[in-house]
Parts: sequence; structure tokens; C-alpha cells
Amino acid sequence: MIDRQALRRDFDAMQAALARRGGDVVAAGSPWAQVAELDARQRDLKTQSENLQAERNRVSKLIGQKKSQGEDASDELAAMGEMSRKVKELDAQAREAEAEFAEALLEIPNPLHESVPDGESEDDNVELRRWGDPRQDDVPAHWEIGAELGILDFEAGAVLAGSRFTVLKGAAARLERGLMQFMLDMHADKHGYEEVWVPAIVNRKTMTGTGQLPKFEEDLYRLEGEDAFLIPTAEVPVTNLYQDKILEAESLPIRHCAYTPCFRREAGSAGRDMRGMIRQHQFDKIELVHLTAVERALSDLDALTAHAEAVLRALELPYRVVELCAADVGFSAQKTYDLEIWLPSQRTYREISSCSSFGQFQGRRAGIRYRPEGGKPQPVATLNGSGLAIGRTLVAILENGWQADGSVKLPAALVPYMGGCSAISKG
RNA sequence: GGAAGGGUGGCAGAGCGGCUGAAUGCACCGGUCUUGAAAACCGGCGAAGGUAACACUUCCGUGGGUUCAAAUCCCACCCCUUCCGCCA
Repeated sequence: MIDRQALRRDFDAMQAALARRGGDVVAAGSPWAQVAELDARQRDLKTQSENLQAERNRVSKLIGQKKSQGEDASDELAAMGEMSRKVKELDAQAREAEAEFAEALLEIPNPLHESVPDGESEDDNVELRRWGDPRQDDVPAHWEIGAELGILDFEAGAVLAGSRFTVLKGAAARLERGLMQFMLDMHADKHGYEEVWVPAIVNRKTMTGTGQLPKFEEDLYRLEGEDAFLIPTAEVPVTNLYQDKILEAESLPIRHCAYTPCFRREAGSAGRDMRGMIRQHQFDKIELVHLTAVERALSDLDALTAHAEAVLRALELPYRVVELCAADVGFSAQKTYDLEIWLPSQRTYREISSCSSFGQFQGRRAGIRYRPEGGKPQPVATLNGSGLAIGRTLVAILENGWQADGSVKLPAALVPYMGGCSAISKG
């Protein structure tokens, strides 16, 4: 959520930062276009009400004094009736105006950080660096490798649940589990994260705190008969662990890693990546979440990104780091780096991690604040990133480790997690 | 699902119609004392809006009601805890 104070103070700057996102973010009729007026109306009604309330409080106190001294207060009593009615009326209007204003605020995306490069589509994202040596020979798609080895069963997934579901068997199932353990161990033991385990179902308030609601309800699975949703990422429950809390400055930064399943309806991506397990309705992910002071948001983003990269390096998977341009940064984020992994069958890099700083946007929404040294409480900055998406990592391992004899060579770091096996072969 | 209890400041926890934005303790900040630290003592210390700064307003789970006046009384809802039942 944008800062109400800043909205009044730096309206033009904020509008410029929002406009860079393109689309109709600041267009006529957009929540942004109405927000200044809604704010003014809301404040005007509140001021009117407050003045009247101040008067009411004065008279009320006087009545108490007069009565306790046995004096007559009938004049004051008569005035109070009218005043109370008026206050009630003004309050109702003020509340309505406030609700309308708050609603609009929730629909406005995070103004971009000034360091985000301009751009009109994902084609304008900026490659920052590459790591590893991408193989250029012909490699079958992971669904072919998996089928050949008998470890990926897409038909079974479709029968059980529908398209975009996959059944993993044998070595693939074990690899899925091994990757989860491997990544969690790395972040908890080497990178200093505290591991948490959280619910995969959350309520509406929680989903609103991180920005998935109200705008993106169609992307979520909602539970029948309840105002609850399956999480699309661990970001939601882990960040909201601190909702409506005031944290002491010395408790920051807070760094959590978590494993959760993730559920996405993929409503807007019909037809994309229909084959294989790149785009699933359910997938596993390890997530990294930081809560930190505003000044540290960007340096922490570098640290977080490095932690995610460390996983790819340990797994010897070639990747590149891309900075998202203005048009591609998500609703709640102020700045984002994507990690993209090399998929030899597609001869291209595909997203495997998205590391973002949200500035104080989520902290403000979720009511997560901290008390700076000697100062007033203010919203924390939040960051998060995948460290990593398990399914896509598995895909990358199958393709990058594929051998001409049909077997798959596993990264050395994973061998202990695979019961000592260094390769997956048929049978 | 049934029964009972409870939701108050960073935390714990009093208050149960006006003098309460709220006792007390802990935590925190400043001071005295001390070679230093601890202890002890003294003082300060909720949040949001608003203001140049004051003033002022709001907030005791949420919403509604009673009243001149509500954290305090009434109603509805939500959540939590405990016990019972059922079940992984």
C-alpha cells in the first residue's frame, strides 16, 4: 500500500513512479486517478466530525460537573441531543468515505524504485550477469527424459486432478524431496535463515497483507464455503507471521526460509507451457523472506539474491540474472531480480526464482512495523525470493544432466540426498 | 459439533458508566549512586490522525444499540483458550 502522507506530499513524484509501469495504472478512471479526491473528502468529513466531537466532549464534561454540584443542566442536555445526532451522521459519512479511500489504496501498485530500468515488456528486462557453461547439444525435453526413465507420469496427474498436475515416481519423487531438504539445509545452516513451517491455507486478511488480494483473487484457489485460500507462495504466510506487530529495532533483520506447496490457478496463462512440469497448479517451493529496515532494503535484496544464486551454483546449473524492467515488475514489488536457469531442450533461460524488494508496501498493508532507535514506529521493509522453485529445478537437473545413453547425471551436492546415487538410469 | 472462560499499551495484566488513554509489573530511555557493571532509588515512556509547534480527535477483538456520557451496560458477529464428543 502506498503511503498516505507521501500521497499528499509527493503526489507528482508518486504518479511518475507509477506511470512507468505502463498500462492503465494512472489512467482516467483508475483507482489512482480518484485517490487524491477521495482522500480530501475523507479528511474533510473527519475534520467536521472531530470539531463537533470536541464540542460535545466539552459540554458533556460540563454536565457532569453541574450535576455533581446539584446545579441545573437542562440547557446543556437539550443541546447535546442535537449534537449527538449530527456527530453520528457525520461519522457514518466519514466512515464510508474512508472505506472508499482505503479500497482504492489497496488497488494501487507499489511505485517503482528509481533504479528500475524503463521498458514496455519483458523483452526490455536487463541481463545483469551469467554463470556456468550452458550446453548447446541436442537434449530431449524433460517430459521425454522423464517418460523414458519412467519417473514422470503426466497422464496419471491428469487422471487424478486435471491438466497441469504431475505424478513423480521413484527417483523423481526422491529428487523432489531431496531438493527440498538440500535447499533448506543450505539456507538454514550456511546463510543464517530461521526455518519455519506454516499453514498452506490462509484467510482473506493475510492474503491482503502481502498484496495478493483484492486484485488477484482469480489467480487463487478459494475454499468452498470459507473465506480462505490456498497459498500461491510461502511469502504470504511467512511475511504475515508478523502482521499487526511492532518489532524492536534490534530484532531486525528477520530472515526466514520455508518449504510450502504452492497453488496457482494460472487463470491468465491458458495454453502456455501446457506440456511438462514447468507450469503446474501445484508445486513445491523453498522461499526466503526478509524483514528489515527501509534503508537496508536494497542491500538486503542483493544478499537475498546471492543466497538464491548459491543454490544454483551448488547444483552446477547454468543461469543468468535479469533485472525486471518497469513494465514487468509485479504489483507489490518496487524492484525485482529474476534468476533464470538454462533449459537445453528449449535453448533458453527460464525463470526459476524471483527476488523482490517490496519496500514498505507490504509492511504498511500488513501492519508490520518496527521501532527505530529513539523514533516512532514505522513500517518494515520486506523482501522475498524463491530459493528455489523445486519443480523447475528438477526439470533443469533432468535436462542439464541428461546423458546420451538416456541416464541423468546428478550434481555431486545432491548425492547424499539421493541415498548415494550419482545418476538416474532406467530400471 | 456441545459447554465454559477470554480478547485492554512492546509484553504480561488491572479496571467493569463520568475524575481512565487507561493501575501495576516487565521491557525500554534518561539521571543519582559505583573504579566499572549489577542492584537500589528518581524521572520518562502506547498507537493513529492533526499542527510550524500546541490544541484537538480517535483507538480497550469487529459492528450495532442504550445513555447527556461507554473499555465499562445490551445485542450480533469474529477469533482464542480449556473441557467433552468425533477424527487424522
